[in-house]
Amino acid sequence: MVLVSAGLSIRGAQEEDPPDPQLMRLDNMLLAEGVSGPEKGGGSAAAAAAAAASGGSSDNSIEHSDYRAKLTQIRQIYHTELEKYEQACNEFTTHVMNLLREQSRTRPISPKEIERMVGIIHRKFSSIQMQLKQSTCEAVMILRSRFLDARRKRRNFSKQATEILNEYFYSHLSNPYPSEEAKEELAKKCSITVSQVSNWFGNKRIRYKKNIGKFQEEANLYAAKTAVTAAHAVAAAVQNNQTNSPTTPNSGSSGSFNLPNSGDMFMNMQSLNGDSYQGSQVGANVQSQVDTLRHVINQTGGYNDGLGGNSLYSPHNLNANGGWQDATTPSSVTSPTEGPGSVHSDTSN
DNA sequence: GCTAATGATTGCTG
DNA sequence: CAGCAATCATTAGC
Repeated sequence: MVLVSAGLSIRGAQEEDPPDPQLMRLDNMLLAEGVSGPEKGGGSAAAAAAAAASGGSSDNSIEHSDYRAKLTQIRQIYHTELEKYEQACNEFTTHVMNLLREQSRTRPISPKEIERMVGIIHRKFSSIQMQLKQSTCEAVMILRSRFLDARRKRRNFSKQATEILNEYFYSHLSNPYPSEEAKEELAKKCSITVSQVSNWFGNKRIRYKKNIGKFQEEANLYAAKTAVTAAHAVAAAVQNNQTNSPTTPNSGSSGSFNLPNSGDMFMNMQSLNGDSYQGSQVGANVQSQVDTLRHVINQTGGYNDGLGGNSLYSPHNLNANGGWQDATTPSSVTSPTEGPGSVHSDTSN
């Protein structure tokens, strides 16, 4: 609109001077959305917002660029239309001026009259512009709500990501509250955002708690899985016969959550009790981990409140004897070694 | 098409 | 402000 008044050269006054709040709002919004801003960086602001809102996971960058493309499209339409209107306005104005000039030969025409005419034209065109802006805003809004409401286009996480998350969850069942660092680590590994990790854990905790039975199988599965990987790790260190038994709590995948002895591996613990280790050359640290585990197992409730220096865990709501889960469901908290009802499961390991 | 699973959002709480 | 609980909206399996 700056252009408009400038382009018209004639001070259109009337409508522009009292900055129409409605128009201002539209202008602000278009600016914020990057539609009417500086030529380049089409929709950078909005695009950034989109990126922030929906995380930069690889696959949704596709959607992201889709979003950007659509926004640029809107932007382009807006600009060409705007230009068209301005041009038309200018042309029409000069045309009228010429007419008036012609007429001024036959009859006297006061400058006031000219100004009035120009004013009328200008008003007409700026109302058209207003409409253009309004509909552009609407289009952007629709686009935004479509793309930014992640629920509309949610993708399931990759199998691998779910795997990683589940591994962490089940190997920290006694306190499935990853710290901020742990979340970041998980996020990186799964190529999702930290808040997605938080969401996932939030959902997981509550759904697990709600129907522990349903997750039993999964719990066993992941416990076994982590146990196996841990077993490999130990196998490398210790060349013992170890049939199938799970071993050191090397905390699932690659131990990047640096808390190797979190005593959370409830599943493994039981087999650990079967002392398949001689300690001897296992190395002090492994042995101590085993000890920790035993300790944990023997501990009353088993919801290892202690957990010794688990600095990575946010202590959150570990109540003394219970775990995070019995907050509302005293129900079947069963087995001391955590696996709610995992009693039968230990045989599988 | 129906339903379960699942990721995200909302409102509330401490 | 993190987490919980309820709920929504989409995806995936049948």
